[in-house]
Amino acid sequence: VFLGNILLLMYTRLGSIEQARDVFAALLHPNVFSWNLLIQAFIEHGEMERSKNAFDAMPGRNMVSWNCVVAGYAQSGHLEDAKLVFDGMPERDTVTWNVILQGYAARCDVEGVARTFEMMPEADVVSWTSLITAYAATGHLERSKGIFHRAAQRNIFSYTALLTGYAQSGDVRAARKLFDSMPEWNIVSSTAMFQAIARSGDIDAARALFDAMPVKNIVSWNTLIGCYAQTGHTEAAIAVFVAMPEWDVCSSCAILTAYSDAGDLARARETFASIPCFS
RNA sequence: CCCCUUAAAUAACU
Repeated sequence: VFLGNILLLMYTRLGSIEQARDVFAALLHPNVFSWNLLIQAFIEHGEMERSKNAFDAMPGRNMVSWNCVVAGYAQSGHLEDAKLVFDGMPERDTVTWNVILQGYAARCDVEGVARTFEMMPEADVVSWTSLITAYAATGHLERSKGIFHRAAQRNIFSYTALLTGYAQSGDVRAARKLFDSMPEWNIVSSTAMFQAIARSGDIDAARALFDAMPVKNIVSWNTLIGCYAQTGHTEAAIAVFVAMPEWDVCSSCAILTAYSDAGDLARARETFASIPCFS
């Protein structure tokens, strides 16, 4: 069952939902983890109804099962349904509450996030980060900053959330200061930082930070393209596009804007044609 | 503490 569950997770992430369901069906004695994986698999493929059916059919649900269903509704914009399930739960944990926080955040309802936060029996670092993000994303930077400093716990996620807020408001100095005060860095925080630097106009300093990053992923590469494309450095953007190890839709869209800014319709067409899901 | 659930970074469209 243990290995079957790992297989189930693999099919959910990499394969189709029907394959995942087949793996589940082949399990002799599915345990609560198997059921939860199935519920989650349906949710990740946008099949909320089937997810709920599985949930209703499963024996011995645990906290995670309930939280999956609440999250499924909250993340798909059905916050009212999420709350109905929430109200019907025998008990709730901090994750349950955090899921509701995210439901409001997804609607950009900062008030809802704040109200829910106040109602929580106890907040953890995820709750605090959600609150920081919600205020930062809606332009309430001062509040976001205040909460960041008042937070009982903070980690690299919280730092990055506020950092992104500074980046979006164009306050590179504050972003830099925060970045330098962070206990640790990772791809996400460094990407947020070099983008902030680029937006302030110092593209070379941004590039230097990118080059200094020990690990890069497709998002950091795409971000770099965007930095060049949005500052009129079309050739540099193209060079990055060519040099990067893999592409996704974001890479292509970013490079398309670079070409169109340069008025290079021919090469834009060429790129467009090479995007599988567009042509 | 564990195989499952929640928080941070990128493009375009609208």
